[in-house]
Amino acid sequence: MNVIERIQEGVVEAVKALYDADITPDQITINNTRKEFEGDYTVVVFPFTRAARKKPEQIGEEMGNFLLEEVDELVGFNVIKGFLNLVVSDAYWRRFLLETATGDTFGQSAPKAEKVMVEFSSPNTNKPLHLGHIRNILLGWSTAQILEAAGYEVVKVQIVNDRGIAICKSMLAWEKFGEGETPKSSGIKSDHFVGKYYVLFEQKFQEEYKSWQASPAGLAAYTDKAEESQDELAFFKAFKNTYFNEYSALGQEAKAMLLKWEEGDTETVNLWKKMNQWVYDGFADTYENLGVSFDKLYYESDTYLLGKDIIVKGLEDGIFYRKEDQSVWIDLEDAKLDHKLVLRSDGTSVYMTQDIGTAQLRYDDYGVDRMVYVVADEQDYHFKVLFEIMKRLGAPYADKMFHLSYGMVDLPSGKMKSREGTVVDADDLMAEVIAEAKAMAEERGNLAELSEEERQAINRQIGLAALKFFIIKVQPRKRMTFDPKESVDMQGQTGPYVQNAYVRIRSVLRKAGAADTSRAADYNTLETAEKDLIAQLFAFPAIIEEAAEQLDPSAIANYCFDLAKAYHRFYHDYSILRADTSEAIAFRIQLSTAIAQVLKKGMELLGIEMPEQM
RNA sequence: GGCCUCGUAGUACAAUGGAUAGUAUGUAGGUUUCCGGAGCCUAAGAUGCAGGUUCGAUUCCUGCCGAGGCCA
Repeated sequence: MNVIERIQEGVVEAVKALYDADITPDQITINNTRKEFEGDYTVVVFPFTRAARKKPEQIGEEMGNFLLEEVDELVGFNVIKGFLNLVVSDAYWRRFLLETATGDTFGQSAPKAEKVMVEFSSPNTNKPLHLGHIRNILLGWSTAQILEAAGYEVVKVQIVNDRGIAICKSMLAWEKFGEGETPKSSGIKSDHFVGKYYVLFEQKFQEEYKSWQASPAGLAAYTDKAEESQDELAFFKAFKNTYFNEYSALGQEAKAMLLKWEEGDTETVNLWKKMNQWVYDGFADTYENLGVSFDKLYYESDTYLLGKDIIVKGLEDGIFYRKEDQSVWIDLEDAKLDHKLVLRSDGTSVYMTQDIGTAQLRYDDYGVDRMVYVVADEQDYHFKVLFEIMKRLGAPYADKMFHLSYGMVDLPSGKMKSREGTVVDADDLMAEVIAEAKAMAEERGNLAELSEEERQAINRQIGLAALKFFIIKVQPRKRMTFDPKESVDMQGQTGPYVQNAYVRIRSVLRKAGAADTSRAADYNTLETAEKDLIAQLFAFPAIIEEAAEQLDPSAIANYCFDLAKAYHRFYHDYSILRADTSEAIAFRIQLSTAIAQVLKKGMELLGIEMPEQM
């Protein structure tokens, strides 16, 4: 049992013994003592005034004396207003550092015997990955790592949206205008290659639409269908989808292709396979470069028909109802949601149908206890509805389905819009930050003695650290502004700053060589700065648990930064290898070792690698 | 129109209902004969507005204003 748990237990006992009242540990607020006061942990005693019928100051005194008596780790206390500041013994901190924090498994929780599925990335296959995907992927990956560290068994999956009208557009454009060009012959990365044809389709379609607008048919449509106040521009913008579906020759062709695909037409299916494979090859590079992987890929082409049988069964059980037009719905008004369509009148699926079926499929595949969906916040409502439906269907995991909802990424100039060409491409972005790291290293003259290959590896680690940290440090639910200039910053609250703390320690430890650290336990003049660092290390497991529970990797990022900052300051203020006594040297080596280990482990949870030098 | 999320220094981010709201960047200044200066130190600078609950509100509740989103 650690010191915080002992304090909690002690407070419960104190309230019982002193005031004859029962409280639970979670009713106790224990904070870190603010640095202007003496002490390590602070118990807020205001909440006990009711039970005790005494002034906060008096309760603090009484409780302080009780805890001092009962909790061995405590050596003193003081009371300021309603705050009981507790002083933990140096011996405890010393022991904690040497026996626990320096251990290999520090930060890894015991197994929780619960399996979690994390779904993330889940791209469409018609275009390459962009900045929005990067936020998704980083969140998903780090959440999965954090859940593992917290003791869960984790399965990382994505569902690839490999079918539908979008990929048919790319296919059609390639067939019509590609003249046999391939990624190889063009030298273009293969997912970008497919994206190029998607864009080409949109261009050709726009051209067709423009000329139709000027034609008699187009003008007639405007005259007949435009609303009164609508000018031509607004009308044709709003009319685009209708035009695609009902008038466009290209639209007809694309839709015909989708139909042929659905019928299993060999030629179409082969084309589809070929182009999707190009995309997968390209994605694989991007994922590898980002340092992420998946345990299982689900494909929409396999799952898009799932769920219908569940709907039919639910209809029999009265969970769903059928309207006169034969469409099937669910009434969720008593859950403060709406009526929701789950099967169209012609019997075809909607997204919800598919998601119901896919959830069940995953459960059948893995027997997971919980599911985490990493999906942007524009789908908040969708997931509320999905989870509510799963509850009513009696899915055993329904109470443990979570939507890790995150805000969209904006640019300083506003929203990313593919139509306006402001989308930041994932591959370009990574290349840019790595180039920036390289430029920075050259400017400093670092790494000159290394081989080209080693330098490249380090620049990659630094560049990606800057990018990843910049994105992960923001709480998921918040919309964030991505300033490309700031994302490559390497000073201040950044990934490279944390890496630098690690590199410093590694450098010191290399110089220390195989120094004898056996005397560390005899170091008995613990400085406040040292104690604070140990207390920060102490918090690591709890931070991980909290981040796992909240599905919030930003907590880890901020923790790592705070620890790195505290170490940088300590390093500046104190000598390590030139400390006054051999005990101090030994102790500080151990302290530095533990901090390096925690920084590495913490950043690893975010998918950020630590270089040995930079 | 209904519902959801978010409003904190110039900018970007923190703060399980707890003490004098933390950090970074930018700005101004300082810092290297010594373990790595991608560092360290100093200064100025913020809770959208109005109520409510509470011993205590950036945090919870209500209304308004603003940004974004979802559903027709």
